[in-house]
Amino acid sequence: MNPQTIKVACSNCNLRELCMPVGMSDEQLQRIDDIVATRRKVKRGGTLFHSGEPFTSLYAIRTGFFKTLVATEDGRDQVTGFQMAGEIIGLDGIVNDHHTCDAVALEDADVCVMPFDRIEELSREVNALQHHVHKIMSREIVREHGVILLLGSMRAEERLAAFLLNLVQRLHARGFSQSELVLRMTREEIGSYLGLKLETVSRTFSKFAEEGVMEVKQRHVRILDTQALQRIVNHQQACQ
Amino acid sequence: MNPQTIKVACSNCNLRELCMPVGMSDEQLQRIDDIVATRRKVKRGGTLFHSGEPFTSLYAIRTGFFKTLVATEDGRDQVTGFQMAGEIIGLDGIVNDHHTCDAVALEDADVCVMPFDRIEELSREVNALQHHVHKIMSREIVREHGVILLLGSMRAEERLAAFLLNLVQRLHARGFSQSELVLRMTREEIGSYLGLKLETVSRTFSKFAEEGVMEVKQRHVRILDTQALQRIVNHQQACQ
DNA sequence: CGCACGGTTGACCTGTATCAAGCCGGGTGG
DNA sequence: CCACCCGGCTTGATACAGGTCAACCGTGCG
Repeated sequence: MNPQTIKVACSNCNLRELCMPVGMSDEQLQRIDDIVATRRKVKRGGTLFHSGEPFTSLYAIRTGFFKTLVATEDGRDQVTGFQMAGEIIGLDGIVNDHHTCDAVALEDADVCVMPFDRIEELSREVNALQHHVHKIMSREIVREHGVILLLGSMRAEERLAAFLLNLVQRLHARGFSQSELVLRMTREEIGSYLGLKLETVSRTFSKFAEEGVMEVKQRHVRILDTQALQRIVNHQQACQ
Repeated sequence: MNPQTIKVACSNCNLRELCMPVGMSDEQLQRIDDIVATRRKVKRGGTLFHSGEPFTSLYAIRTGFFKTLVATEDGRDQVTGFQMAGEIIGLDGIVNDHHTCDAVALEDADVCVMPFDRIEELSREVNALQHHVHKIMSREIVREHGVILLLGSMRAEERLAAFLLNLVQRLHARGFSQSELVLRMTREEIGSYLGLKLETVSRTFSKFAEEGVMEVKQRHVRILDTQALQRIVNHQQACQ
């Protein structure tokens, strides 16, 4: 059976509570199923969409791991986020009908393609869906506030600690360990996200390991002292 | 006549093209008018909403100038944006039904209060409004991408140059000069927004003035060479 | 097996923070 | 109307976090 033609159903998707509203009637769920037009596979290193491409759809990540990045004319780029299963990407495209960032798969990925005009159409009729779309967009705004806070006011150790706590918390919500994780991205990508150079990221990992806060072996990280990480983020030393 | 009881009408508001969708029928415009429940005045230094307060409404700025800021438990705070007439604030509150940042007036302000449940209700019926709400939220996401890029990858001069160009461009869209502006915020607030200390902001202003790129006299700024500012943002020197 | 990419570590440099002193200008009270 | 005061701004001297450059290592893929 061709995977492109599989009828996808949100109603029996195990990620439903992550990307769809809860507490809907069967009839409403049925209609939500119709939003997902197709699925799309993206290989590691491939892009789901490029900056400048016309915007048509939002994407719900079923499996895999993405980074989104914005670029300037002069060739700089900046990772704006890492996205995992159950998260929605593509919201940046709505305002001008084209995407303003790239979404690149950091591991083989599978996404649900949800044409945005269908979403708008259906959310006029299903209040829960309408509100859900608003919440997803608002959540993204609040997430970015957090990134801005991190980039604007935290030091290297605080940034990396906050990043790791956030990652592990999101992984935990998906049934993974609270203390162990495998990074899907390079030191350079972490650095870009955190506004640091890769050497600084590497040194900071080493420092955390030296202090016994975590074990680090390339991309395998085991957090030994979550409390300590929390204290680092909360910047215990006097900051007037 | 009590200003609280003035019937506000978007349909004859001179900011309409900034905050409301264009190309609507008279009947639709009429209904949009009903969204604006009341107006609210906020004195300089006063807050429109606080972090933690229940979310009920979005606010369209009629006059005045705001900053929004997020704070951490440990007392740090970070300005996440400056908002002027025609812009919408409060979107952060949708996701968890309470606000996650403070909105503080930097000058006496007047805002339209738009209860969000009314917005949702009406945007189920008026497609143009529905799409407009989506665009406003998407625009905010894209704006924040820009801030993240700035904070993550630019140096002090580039940040300040980008900030000034952005401000002057938004003011120009509102009929003000392309080259002259009066800053509504302190050096410290600019610094917080740009992830810099106030001394660095001040020094960078002085440097721009020395180089003849602009005249700076306290909060009065006259841009003499927009091209030069653009070049600074575009980071002309080799960056590998 | 070997190459190439990602990661680590060291030495040194620089941009921005920090600390400190003084200035400017607008608002208030005598 | 002037003097004073205070918040905001500027400027200088110095400190330091993180960037830069460079060498080397490790490991996983072809």
